[in-house]
Amino acid sequence: MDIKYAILGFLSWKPMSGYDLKKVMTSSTSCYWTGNNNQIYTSLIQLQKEGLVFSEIQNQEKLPVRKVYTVTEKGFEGFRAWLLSPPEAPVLRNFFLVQLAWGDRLDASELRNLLISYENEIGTQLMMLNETKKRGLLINPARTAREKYLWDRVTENQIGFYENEFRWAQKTREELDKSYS
Amino acid sequence: MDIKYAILGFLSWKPMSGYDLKKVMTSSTSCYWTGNNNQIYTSLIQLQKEGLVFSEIQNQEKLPVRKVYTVTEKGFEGFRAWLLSPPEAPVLRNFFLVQLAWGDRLDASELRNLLISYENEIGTQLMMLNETKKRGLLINPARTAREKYLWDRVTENQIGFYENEFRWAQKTREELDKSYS
DNA sequence: AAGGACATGTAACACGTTACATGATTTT
DNA sequence: AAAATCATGTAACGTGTTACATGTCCTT
Repeated sequence: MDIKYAILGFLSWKPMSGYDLKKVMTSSTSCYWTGNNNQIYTSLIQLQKEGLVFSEIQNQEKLPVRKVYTVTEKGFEGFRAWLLSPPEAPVLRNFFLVQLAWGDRLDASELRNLLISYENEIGTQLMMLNETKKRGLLINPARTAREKYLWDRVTENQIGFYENEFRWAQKTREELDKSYS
Repeated sequence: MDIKYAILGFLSWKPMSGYDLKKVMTSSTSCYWTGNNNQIYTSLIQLQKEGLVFSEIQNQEKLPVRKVYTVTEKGFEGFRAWLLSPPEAPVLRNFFLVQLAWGDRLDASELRNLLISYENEIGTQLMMLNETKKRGLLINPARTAREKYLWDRVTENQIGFYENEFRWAQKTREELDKSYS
């Protein structure tokens, strides 16, 4: 469960409840998970079992009880060790490429429409990402200039990916128009 | 199970056994799945249940029995319908970005090493992709010039992705060197 | 009156991976 | 003698998603 490290990251910023984590994860560009309850709450319980976090129960008047989690010394050490561990290669899954690979069964206009649909889909993703980016600015820790820079770079990575994808799709469509229609 | 369409694609090229599919899938750039037995054999059984493929048993002397699957008329129709269906957005999961987002806990040289590790990892992926590309050329259907073009475009998409990623990592490292060390 | 925010958790399901199981033939 | 190729299948496990379950308070 890699999401545990994402959780540790946010908790190392400041103590939070599962509910807080959910909100923060869904509105952050530096986190892939949809922030579903199942993963968050079970991961928190497991992190506590492993002694990487501890929880305090906060009673509130007129609102439900909150379980606020804080990273332990051991948790900080484990998180730092993970930070230093060799990064994995990114996982890219583009089902559209499977469609395109067999696209020779389509005629020129069908293929063209498929590419336009893809361009639109990428455009939508870009817009959504920009939305998340806006909301994400509020939760960017930005404790130092360097930390702010790193978070910006993360967002730029994602925007760059979609822009790259868009250019590729456009070029593909144009070349198909020119040479195969 | 989206892998069913990838399987239908290959079978629509030519009839194959599960074993053939496995080989072809692992050595093709236009297919993401690792080609593990569980998915392939169970998908084939399900495709047959749905009437999209049928199988013939081929007895061979001195070699195990082969179950060769062929796409039915219904299978071709279903596949074409899927080809025309609106493409999904690509799914990108880069755990390294989670590491980088919290990288302000590291000092300049640790962060630098992390980025170099990532660049190396991307370099390795690029090399592996080029290997797959070489082997993949043999299984490219390339029944028409356009089909060959489409398969090349699929491979180029992936190479482009890694190159884009590499440039981003390099730029990040250089800017960190310049401004935050 | 309805819907959303606050808050924690569980159940069911989908997908993907590795590893296991079997067994003959061929190559190193 | 060991390992790879051919060939089909199953089991166990990890991870991620949606949906369900419960209940109060506040806003529209």
